[in-house]
Amino acid sequence: MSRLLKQQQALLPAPAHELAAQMAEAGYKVTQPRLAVLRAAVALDKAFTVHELEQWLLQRNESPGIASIFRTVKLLCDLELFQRIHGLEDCHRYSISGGHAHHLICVSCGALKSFDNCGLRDLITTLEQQTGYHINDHVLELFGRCPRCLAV
Amino acid sequence: MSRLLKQQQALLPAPAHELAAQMAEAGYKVTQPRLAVLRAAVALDKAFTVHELEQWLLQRNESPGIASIFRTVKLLCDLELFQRIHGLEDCHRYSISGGHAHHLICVSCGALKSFDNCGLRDLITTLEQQTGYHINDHVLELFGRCPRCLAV
DNA sequence: TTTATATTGAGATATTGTATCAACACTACC
DNA sequence: GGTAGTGTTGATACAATATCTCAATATAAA
Repeated sequence: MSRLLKQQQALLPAPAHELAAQMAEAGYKVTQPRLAVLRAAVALDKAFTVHELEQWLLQRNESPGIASIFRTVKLLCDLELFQRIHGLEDCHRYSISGGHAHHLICVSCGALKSFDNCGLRDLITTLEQQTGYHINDHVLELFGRCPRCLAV
Repeated sequence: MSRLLKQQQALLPAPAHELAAQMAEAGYKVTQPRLAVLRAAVALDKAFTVHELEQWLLQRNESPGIASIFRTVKLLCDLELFQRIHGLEDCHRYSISGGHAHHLICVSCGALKSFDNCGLRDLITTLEQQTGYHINDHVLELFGRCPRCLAV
C-alpha cells in the first residue's frame, strides 16, 4: 500500500504535496484520508467549510468518514497549516494558512487573499500604554468584494 | 405586574437600565427574562458565554428558559447592544457592545476593554490598491493579559 | 514477519444554537 | 371591566459543528 501512496503523492499539485511533506516532518503519517482532505482544500481554493470539503470528496467517491475530515482539519490547524477564518456571520470556515495570519475575504464568492503585514504595531503599543495589558496575539479579518464580483 | 416591573427597573444598575431603555426605544418589551439577561451581562463584567449568563442566573433562581436567553442575546446582538467576540479558541462569547467594534481581551480572566479607533484606514487603502477588492468591513480582536493577571 | 503504534470509521455524545407551538401576558379597543 | 390582537415565554424538537469511544485496520520499526 505504501507504494500506492507514493504514486499518488507524486501526482499531487504542488501545494498539497508540500503540506503533506510538512505533516510528515511533524511526525504524522500521510494517509489516504489526510491526503484527500489536503487535495480538497487546495482544489476549493477559497475559505472552505468542513461540509464543503466533504461534498467535494463525496462527488469524487473518495470521502473519508466525516470524523476523519474534522480530525484532519483540526490537526492541520494545530500544525498551523490550516487556519480558522473569523467571518462576519459565523466562524466555521478554514483556509490553507501559508504561515500568514490575516485574510481579505470576498463576502460574495468566498475568494481569499492572505497577508502578513497587518500594520498593527503602533495600535498595539498605544493600547498597551493606555490599558496596562500585555498584548501578544490578535485576530484580523477584512471583508469586501473581489474584483470579479465587483465587475458583475 | 407592570408596577412590579417598574419597581425593579428603578433598582437596576445604570448600564442595564440604559440597555433596557434602548430595547424599549427599538420597540421591544422590557420583560423580566430580558431584564435578567441584561443584569447578568452587566454583572459578569467581561466577555461572557450564554452558559455563563445561565449559571449566574441559576445561582439567583431567576433564570429564564435557555431558549429565552439565546433569543435575548440574539436580539441584543441584532440591536447592536451586544456583540459577538471572535476568540482565539472559539467564537461563543459576547460582550456589551457600547457601540464599539473592537476588543482587547485578557486570555486569563476574560476582562475586556473596548475601543473604536482601530487605525486600519491606511492598511485598508493599501490592500484595496494591491488587490482590487473593495473592503467594507472587518473583524479585529486583540488578546493578552490584563494588569491584574500580569501581577499574579 | 512480528510487534507496537497511529489512524480510521461508525456511532454516540457534546455544544451551540434555531424552530415550533401551545400557554401566557400585555395593549388597545369597545 | 371584558375581549381581541400581538408579542413573549418555556419546553421540546431539531439542526449544525465538532469531539469522544472503541473495535478494526493500516503503517512503521524491529
